[in-house]
Amino acid sequence: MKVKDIAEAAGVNPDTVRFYTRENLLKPTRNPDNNYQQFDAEDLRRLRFARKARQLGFSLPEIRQILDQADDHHSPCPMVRDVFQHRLAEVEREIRELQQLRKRMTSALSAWQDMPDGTPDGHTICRLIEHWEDPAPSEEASDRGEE
Amino acid sequence: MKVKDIAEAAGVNPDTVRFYTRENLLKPTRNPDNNYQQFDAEDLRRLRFARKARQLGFSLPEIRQILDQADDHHSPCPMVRDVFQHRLAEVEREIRELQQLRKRMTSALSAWQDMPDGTPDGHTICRLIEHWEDPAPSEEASDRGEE
DNA sequence: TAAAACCTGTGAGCAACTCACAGGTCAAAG
DNA sequence: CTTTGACCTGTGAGTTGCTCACAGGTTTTA
Repeated sequence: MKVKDIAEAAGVNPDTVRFYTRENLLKPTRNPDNNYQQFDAEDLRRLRFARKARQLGFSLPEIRQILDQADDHHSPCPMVRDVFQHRLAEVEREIRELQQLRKRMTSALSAWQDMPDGTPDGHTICRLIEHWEDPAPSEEASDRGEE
Repeated sequence: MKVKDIAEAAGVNPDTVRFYTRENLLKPTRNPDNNYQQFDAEDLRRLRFARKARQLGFSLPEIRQILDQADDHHSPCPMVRDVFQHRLAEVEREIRELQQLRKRMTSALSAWQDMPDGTPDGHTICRLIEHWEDPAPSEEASDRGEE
């Protein structure tokens, strides 16, 4: 299989295949005649695996680590379980934050229903946004030193 | 006010102030003696406005557009309302996607409870992730040409 | 008066691709 | 048999919104 073939088989952009190869997630052999990269079924498995892992929120370094461990015949699964748990917690945090944001947005929208547009007068840039109230910073975030 | 002063007043990193200045969101005057940037209350308003708008999901180009329109004494509010509506819809889409992701993650987790780790054997990289089922691609996304 | 803390502009780094470019290779059509 | 078009190669840059690093100038503090 050449780049385009494996890319189509996995449903990704050929440039993504090249990128993953550069990043050592895929290790194709070379055709000595023309220096083309040759991918086999194992590479396709790795590529599909990488894409699934990406969907789950694993980073490329994490995926490379899993793949490398698998190459060394170490089971990466305990690590996967661990990262996965963290990832799930983070997804839930993201959901909570977005829900808060949505709440603030909808209440701002309804408040804006009654406000005139108003031309900027040197004091007010846009009342719609200046009317916005800062959310109270969340404790989890500041606990972990985030901004 | 110098960079550090306005940064502290707005609760941002001084480098963010410099960055926004480079991006023409802030237009401080210069002290001719030492070439230092001088920010006034109006700049602080703009900076705070920009930060609020960022929290609402506006991009820097959008914010610059609003600010420039305000400079020209055009009311940016109708545009703000418009972008805001789009932004709200997008936030809601993100929430739906994350909720689907969480659902898939939790069901995968419970399925994994019963699975042994298993050492990679050349056919299986990590059963935990290979067991993962691809979600059906959402129609909205493919409708709009997203990936 | 010297060190510490600030200022300046510029350039690079982050994540995960995506695209562009210039040149080499190959399959089918004329 | 040659041309054309589609593919391949590696590399470098662009995306977003900062953040950090660097080298050198200025101001404040001890």
